[in-house]
Amino acid sequence: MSDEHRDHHVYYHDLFHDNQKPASNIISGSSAYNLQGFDPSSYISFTESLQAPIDYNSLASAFGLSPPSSDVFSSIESNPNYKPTAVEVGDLGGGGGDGGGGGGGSDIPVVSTPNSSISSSSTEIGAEEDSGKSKKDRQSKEVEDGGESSKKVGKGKKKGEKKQREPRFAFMTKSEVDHLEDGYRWRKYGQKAVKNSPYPRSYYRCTTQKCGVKKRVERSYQDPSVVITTYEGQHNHPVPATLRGNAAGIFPPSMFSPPTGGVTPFPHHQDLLQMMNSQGGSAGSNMYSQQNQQYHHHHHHQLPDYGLLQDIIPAMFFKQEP
DNA sequence: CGGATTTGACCAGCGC
DNA sequence: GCGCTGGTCAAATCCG
Repeated sequence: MSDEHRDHHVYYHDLFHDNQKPASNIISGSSAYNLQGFDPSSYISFTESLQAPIDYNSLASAFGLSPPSSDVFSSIESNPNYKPTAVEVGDLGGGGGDGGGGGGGSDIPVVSTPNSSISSSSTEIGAEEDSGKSKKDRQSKEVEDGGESSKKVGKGKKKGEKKQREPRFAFMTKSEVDHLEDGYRWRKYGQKAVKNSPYPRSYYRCTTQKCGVKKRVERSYQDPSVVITTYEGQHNHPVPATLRGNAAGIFPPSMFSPPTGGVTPFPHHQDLLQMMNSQGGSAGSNMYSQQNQQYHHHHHHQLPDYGLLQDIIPAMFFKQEP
């Protein structure tokens, strides 16, 4: 196991350097352990992450989070673009009244903790994304062999066309349900076991045609109560009305504006970004090491909510500008 | 019966 | 160059 652990660390490290994408934030911290499958290098910057779906403001206030480092949240809350009314944690499910019992638990997302207090810590794991080197060509092969072997994953044929990865946005949430309701319709298209974790990672795709947004969900093996959700891409359509007002407001259409622009509509991004930088302005590498040590020494065992936040927030934005 | 989920196979990139 | 890993496909299955 130690082997693997090490591997992961190294892996990340390499990616950072390998990607040599000087700009942008890098994720790290305890979350890194959970995000091993994600390419830190492909996360979008915090700036962009603000376009993200979840309303931090609501989450933070609704959950009554006020950790020492709540500055972050405060700032976000002050963002006029976020309407407090938009999303209430309750809307996510907990308040909905499903109480969780529910049943199936598969379709209805309920964000609530067994302790009756909904504590959800959301944080962005920002970073940038590819470009440095187009690596993901993904499948561009053909499939037409006379039915030999079993199945082939070949599909469309594209020549030399590289499929560049779209910006990603990840966040962690304390929740019993893996798949949080966000207002959109998703179809699960895969599930893989996560190394070093007893919890699998699920892959979803937006069912709306033409919308190539993807999402993956996995539970932290460190804190089973924490769910890591990663969105990739941006919706180009409004949230389906099928979902009762429930989550409709979570993902305001404006948040997922067309990729055309490429510019973020939020004026406060800079401020936030700066704040982040100053807070977690420590060196990346150091931060990383620190995390490791901390990890090994403390062995982990449930981290308190606040502790988690504290740990992650500064750690995640330890970016370094050239 | 239709659509979503499950699940094993396949593929591309990266590490060693 | 081989092997591992993450990510995706798609046939089979499940469920409303």
